[in-house]
Amino acid sequence: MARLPVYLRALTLLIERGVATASSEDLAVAAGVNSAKLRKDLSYLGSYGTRGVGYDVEYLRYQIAREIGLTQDWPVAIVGLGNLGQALANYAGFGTRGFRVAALLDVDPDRIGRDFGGVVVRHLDELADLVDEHDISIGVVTTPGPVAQQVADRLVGSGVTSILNFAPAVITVPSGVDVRKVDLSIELQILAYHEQRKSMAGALHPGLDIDVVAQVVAP
Amino acid sequence: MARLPVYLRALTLLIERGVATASSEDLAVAAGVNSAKLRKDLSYLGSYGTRGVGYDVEYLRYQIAREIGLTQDWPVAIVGLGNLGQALANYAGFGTRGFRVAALLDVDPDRIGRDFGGVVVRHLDELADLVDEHDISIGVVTTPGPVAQQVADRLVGSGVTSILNFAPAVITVPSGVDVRKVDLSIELQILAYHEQRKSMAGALHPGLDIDVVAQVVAP
DNA sequence: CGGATTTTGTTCTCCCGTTCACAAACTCCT
DNA sequence: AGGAGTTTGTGAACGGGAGAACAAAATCCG
Repeated sequence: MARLPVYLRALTLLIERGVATASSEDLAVAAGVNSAKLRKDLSYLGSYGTRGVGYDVEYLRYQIAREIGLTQDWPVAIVGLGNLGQALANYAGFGTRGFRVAALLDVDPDRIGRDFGGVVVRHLDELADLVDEHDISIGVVTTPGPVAQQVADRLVGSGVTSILNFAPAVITVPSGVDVRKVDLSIELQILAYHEQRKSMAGALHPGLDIDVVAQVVAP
Repeated sequence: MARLPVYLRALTLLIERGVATASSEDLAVAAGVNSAKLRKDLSYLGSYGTRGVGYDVEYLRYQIAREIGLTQDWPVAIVGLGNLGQALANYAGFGTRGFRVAALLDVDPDRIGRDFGGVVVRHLDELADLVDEHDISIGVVTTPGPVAQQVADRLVGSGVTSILNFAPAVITVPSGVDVRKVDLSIELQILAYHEQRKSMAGALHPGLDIDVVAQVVAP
């Protein structure tokens, strides 16, 4: 389930606050979901709650981390050391969440050899060796859109079986390989779409703006 | 619909390739979706296709851009000039997609006054003035998790009605305000979950690894 | 010790999105 | 001009996830 990481974060937050036990309702609020949905999700992992009491926060957190596979550290390769790639390479929160930047790749001679957070940028041609050496199965693509597909092909060819794609392009991979896409422009465009709707709502009923808005904002 | 931006990108790609007309099947492949779904989505905007021919790529692209609201430029404020905030501030692809970095905010004295892509970082206290001055309705949060909520509160208080949240935290806002969340760790954890499953599939059937994998990879 | 209370785990229903499938509409070729 | 071939737009069936609701289980308190 795609919501397990959200629950994991909520649990970590509660642990930091010193909470020892929490009901599904508490967790649901912290994770921003419905409590019934949360209970159903957790029931897939097993019966880790106690009726009348709630969930042992620490224990549940371990079980979810175990389910996700975060009891081990996942080595990650980042391809494309542009603005975003550099930001990710320097991102400290990486290591605290079960991941480790094991390799940085680029083709620009100006970038090769530079050091980000203790890892040196290597040429993309060395990808296969590095994947093999560090047992990397997850690749992050932060290249320009036009080369994203061929980078993905090389990642897959080197043995990577999961790709996180930040490039503005649709990439296709063989079955058995997972791809997730994060696209800043698309997210912003979705927001813009809603923004436009908001401003149109007022324009459609001139003179009624205030009443309409008031109903929408505080129903 | 959240898929319109994807179609928009696919159409832009086809235009760059010099394609003048495309069938729903062509578009669906370029966008990575099912053709029936794409046709149904487009039918909500109106009848912009011609039976037996397909869609006029240029015309359709304009109609979708218009629907999303990209005929205007959206000024955006970025709060938090850490690694990620700096990367976004320098991101050139911003402007080409209907958005403009209108304000950069932080509270760190070392960052205030610095210039990213022609925009100077200002103190967060000036937020309301800048939002007002530039007519900003979209805010991007790239702060550490613990302060994300209060930054969001200040954004909303200043008149921002759409927030793109990169901070690893759940933020709550009044109804009428839209929030979208992008979380690197969660995406990676979802990939890790699938990775773990992949490696377990082999372990469950020792001796059959090769056959099983072969079936999964090339069915 | 037993009833009241809390909270989980699960069943059931509903609703929305996806996909199939086909008629209508348009082009092309003879 | 007319039939063959394409492709859109949409009605209908399907599937799955979301939430309400409730029984089972545990604690608390008199």
